[in-house]
Amino acid sequence: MKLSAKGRYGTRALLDLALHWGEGLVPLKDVARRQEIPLPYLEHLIAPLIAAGIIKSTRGPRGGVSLFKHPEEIKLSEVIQLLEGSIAPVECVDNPKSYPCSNLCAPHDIWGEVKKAIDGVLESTTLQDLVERQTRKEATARCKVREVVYRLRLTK
Amino acid sequence: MKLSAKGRYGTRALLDLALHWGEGLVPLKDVARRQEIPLPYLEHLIAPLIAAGIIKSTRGPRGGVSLFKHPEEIKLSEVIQLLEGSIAPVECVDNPKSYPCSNLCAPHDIWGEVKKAIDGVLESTTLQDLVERQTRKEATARCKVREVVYRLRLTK
DNA sequence: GGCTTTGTTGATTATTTTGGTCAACAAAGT
DNA sequence: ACTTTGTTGACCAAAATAATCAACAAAGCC
Repeated sequence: MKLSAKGRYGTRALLDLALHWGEGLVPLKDVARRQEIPLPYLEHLIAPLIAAGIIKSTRGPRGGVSLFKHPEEIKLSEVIQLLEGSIAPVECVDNPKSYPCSNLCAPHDIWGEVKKAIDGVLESTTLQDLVERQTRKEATARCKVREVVYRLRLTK
Repeated sequence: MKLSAKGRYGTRALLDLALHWGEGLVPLKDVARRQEIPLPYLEHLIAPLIAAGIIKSTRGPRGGVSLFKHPEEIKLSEVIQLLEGSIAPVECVDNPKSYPCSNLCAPHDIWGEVKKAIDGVLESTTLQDLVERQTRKEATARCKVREVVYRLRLTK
């Protein structure tokens, strides 16, 4: 039940773009460096995101990528679906028609509930939520650093 | 985010044992045949379940395995944990201490919520629930078969 | 006591998936 | 023309997965 590198890298990359929302085009190279993602791998990662109209891109000097929609309009469920495919724990939950088990086996139902539970979280989370959470986290992190620095000065 | 064969096979095998609860020892061979699991694979599958005291086993003729506890006392969360390890979508959710990201990256929090959502379902589902769901499903399936047979007779 | 049946364990294998690279190409500036 | 950037497809190595084989251990049966 682990997310693959696509899912992890992909969300980080999109969060990076969301944090730079409104600043025009961001070179992929920069995203790769900041998020510590191999550039050639990132290039492949985002292909489905571009195809789905989540990201727009321009080539050439001063080119790069940026979000095509406001971070608020991009749900994590959509993103993960594009990056990882369905989040259903088993195949048969996605197309029950082609699996006879769906009518007969009880576990099938549970995996369906698990899928719904996951979807509940991802469907209600947007890139904007990530941005806000991120800035909050960084603020408190900086706070802690200041605190430590302050104490160091006192002991000095 | 897919379950591996261990998880799928394992829950099916346990449901099979739960359906035979109170009937003494069941040969692994029978479970393997009914659930269409390669016998040597099943043998390895259940090792952690035996170690955890969910299943008891006896060798020799008339030997086999059976649940060690009442199906009602066996939660799916426990089972999946043993079969698949943690259901957390990313490593860092399990031991945040050893991952610096947990303090800094927003996605981390979301994966934590996803884990909690999955856990909510699995924690509240026992083998007994599966048994009841299974018998209900089989009853309605039989019902449908009868209905079809009845119609066939009418048209004949 | 030997033999058969069943579960236990560990090593080994084939296949698939994953994560990543390389190289050729396409477009957009300068 | 040339450089910079994104796009595409082929390719590769390593890891995980699914499964098998073989040796062994215990429990019952004759």
